[in-house]
Amino acid sequence: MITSTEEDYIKAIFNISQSGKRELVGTNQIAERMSTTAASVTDMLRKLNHKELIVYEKYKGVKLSPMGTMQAMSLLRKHRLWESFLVEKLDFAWDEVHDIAEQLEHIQSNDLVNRLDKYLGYPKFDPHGDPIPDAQGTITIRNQIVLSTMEVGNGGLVVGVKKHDKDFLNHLNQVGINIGTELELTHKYPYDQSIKVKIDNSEEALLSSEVCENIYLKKIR
Amino acid sequence: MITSTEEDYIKAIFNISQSGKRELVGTNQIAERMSTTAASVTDMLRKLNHKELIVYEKYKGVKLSPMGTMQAMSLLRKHRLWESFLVEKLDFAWDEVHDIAEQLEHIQSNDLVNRLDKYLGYPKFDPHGDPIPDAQGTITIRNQIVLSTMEVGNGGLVVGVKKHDKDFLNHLNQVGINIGTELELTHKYPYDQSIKVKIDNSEEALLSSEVCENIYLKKIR
DNA sequence: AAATATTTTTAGATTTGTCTAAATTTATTT
DNA sequence: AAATAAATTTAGACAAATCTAAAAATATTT
Repeated sequence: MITSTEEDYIKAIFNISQSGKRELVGTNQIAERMSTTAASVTDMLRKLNHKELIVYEKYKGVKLSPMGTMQAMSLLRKHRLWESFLVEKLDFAWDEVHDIAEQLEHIQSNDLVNRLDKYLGYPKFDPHGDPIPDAQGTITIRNQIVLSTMEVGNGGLVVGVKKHDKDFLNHLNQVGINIGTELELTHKYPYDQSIKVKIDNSEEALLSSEVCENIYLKKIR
Repeated sequence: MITSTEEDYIKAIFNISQSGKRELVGTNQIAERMSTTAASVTDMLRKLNHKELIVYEKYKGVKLSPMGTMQAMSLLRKHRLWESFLVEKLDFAWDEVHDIAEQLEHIQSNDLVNRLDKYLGYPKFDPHGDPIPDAQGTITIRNQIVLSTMEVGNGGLVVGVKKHDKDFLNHLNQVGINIGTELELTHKYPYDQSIKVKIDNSEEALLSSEVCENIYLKKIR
């Protein structure tokens, strides 16, 4: 059996691994993400290593084992299906669901997850545009580009966001950007990498580079 | 904050209190229900007493404080709403949902519970016929009698069951009894208190006293 | 009412996950 | 390459929840 705390560590390692460039994840990185101390992380790494969920060498760093990766996929699947449920069925906003899904993902029952999946119509992406692993752990890859790398004159549909915190999502709500919103890049300001976009073919808005680096688009022109 | 384990104890005390006759609940009773030792229970009772969730006197027994009762109601509400969700929306059978609801009831979010309630259409009873407390903790009382106390010639609709374990519910499935089933008492065998019933005005079945004592009916004749 | 049985509590240990402070190893400067 | 800085691990302690075995309180028999 894997405890709820162990699951949290597995997820943290997976997430850091995804976002970072290096293969191995450091103790301090995990400590920071989990809001705990490096000493606690070391203790847990020894435990996870013993359970063969990670590959761990003292002082070198850590990565998920195949079994650990499977666990991470299962958690991701549960988290994203629950987020979809909360938004689609219970009318939560996309910036309100993270903390609740964080709890729901620890519920143990494969039957439950698979029935939820069916009930939602086997969605491929969650409310933030992140791919949902299927029952086999397979993820659908989407052709997407980061808004900050797009050329002036081109446009696309918002399909996802890189950051998930309330403040960022709330800001997008205020500007009028959501999953499915159409954006056309009308201007680039080289000075601070901010850009001007036309939203859904009507109003224009100025977006900081901070914002542009965290929006995924599917190009349409 | 109240921990998930504390919640389990609160629920156990509430349930024993409901089913039993005495006002005060004993340490051993709790230990048995929670599948733990009396020593562990004593430790926890001291803790719950300190948090003023129970009224506790050494060696005398224990009962819920007003705050503890509120907590129990909140847990009951969550448990029964989740059971309703699992059966109504995810097509689980009524004998499969208990263990999953046991986990789901610990999810912390009032907003979630209330939205779930709304999504389900503010149900008053769960799939086992148990009343669901509303957001204020109020319970709808239903006019029901236990099958074993009914007179020959009378009939009614099954509105609930006293026991919730898989084996009992499974047996009812096999006999063809469910919530909403119509039963007419055609015979009583004084020897062992078993009875004969006509199910939905067609086949007859013989029910043991064990079974009759755990079925609630709404009388229709 | 004394003896016995039952229930409940205490004492002391264990496990899980955490912490601080100190020691060790690895990385970076100079 | 030696010195300094940063990252990581160890040592030892703590809180929560549990356990077994023994002691104390209450209930029941005789």
